[in-house]
Amino acid sequence: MTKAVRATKQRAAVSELLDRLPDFRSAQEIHEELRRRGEGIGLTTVYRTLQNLADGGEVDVLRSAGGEAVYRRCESAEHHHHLVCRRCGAAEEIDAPAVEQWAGEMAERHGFTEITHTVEIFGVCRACTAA
Amino acid sequence: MTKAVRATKQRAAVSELLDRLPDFRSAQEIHEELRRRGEGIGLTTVYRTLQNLADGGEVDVLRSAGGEAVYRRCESAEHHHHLVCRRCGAAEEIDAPAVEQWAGEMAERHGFTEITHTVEIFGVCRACTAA
DNA sequence: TGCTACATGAAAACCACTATCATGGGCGCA
DNA sequence: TGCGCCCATGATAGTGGTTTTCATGTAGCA
Repeated sequence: MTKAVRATKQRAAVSELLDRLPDFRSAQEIHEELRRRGEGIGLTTVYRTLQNLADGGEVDVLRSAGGEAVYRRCESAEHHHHLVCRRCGAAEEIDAPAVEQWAGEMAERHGFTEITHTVEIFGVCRACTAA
Repeated sequence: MTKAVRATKQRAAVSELLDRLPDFRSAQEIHEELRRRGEGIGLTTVYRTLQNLADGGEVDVLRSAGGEAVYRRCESAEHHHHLVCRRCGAAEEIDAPAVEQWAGEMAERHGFTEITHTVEIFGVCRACTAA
């Protein structure tokens, strides 16, 4: 079975913050925000917790242009992709059955197995475009 | 006009190595390989040269799962995507007009501008699957 | 309540990458 | 061909994100 995860206030704090953040954020930003709110939590624990949540599929991870990992809790637990604002990190969840299918076909045609894929769209959201 | 690039043996060495490598490789791997071949070249220069080549569109860059930048010389200069073996780095070039169009539509629908997108498929190639 | 194993977090290590700056060598020009 | 300017090089140090280490704290069970 899945390894038991102990319920600690640090873990709760990270999880709760993720619940209310609509944008992709880096581990460092999350840590900073938690400290600002007075949570006593170490950077190490933030990294570890995010890692755990990501492993368990509870948060989505992707890499910003600079190569740093950014995290967000997503509405749907199912496989989906993102339309991300490169200014503010705001993200829409989108799904693309046609793309999934296309990926599968391509893989098969070239003899690739154990397929995964990344499909992310980056742009500037309406609000940031206006600003 | 485009900035003149001076022809040096280091630059030639990197470019030539890329010509014969069919796989995506990290800057460090490329540096290591060049040293192994007896080329006198510094890591800094490898990074710089790859950066230049990438800026000029002469090589494709993408990020491996670990977040590090990997480089490869591609056949086609046009926009395309990759089917990459996560074991050996071997890559096929693929294009997907339907996906391009889909990305554009999604962006427009959500009011996003200045769109870019990443679409990469990772898997295990035929050779590595067999092994 | 007491024990024990797992979670925490400060500090240090790690790793990819970039900036610095003194030296070397392309390339334009005479 | 030789001169000289200026960009390219590369060793070293720095940066920034992430992971490891390890002593201490604490959740959760008996």
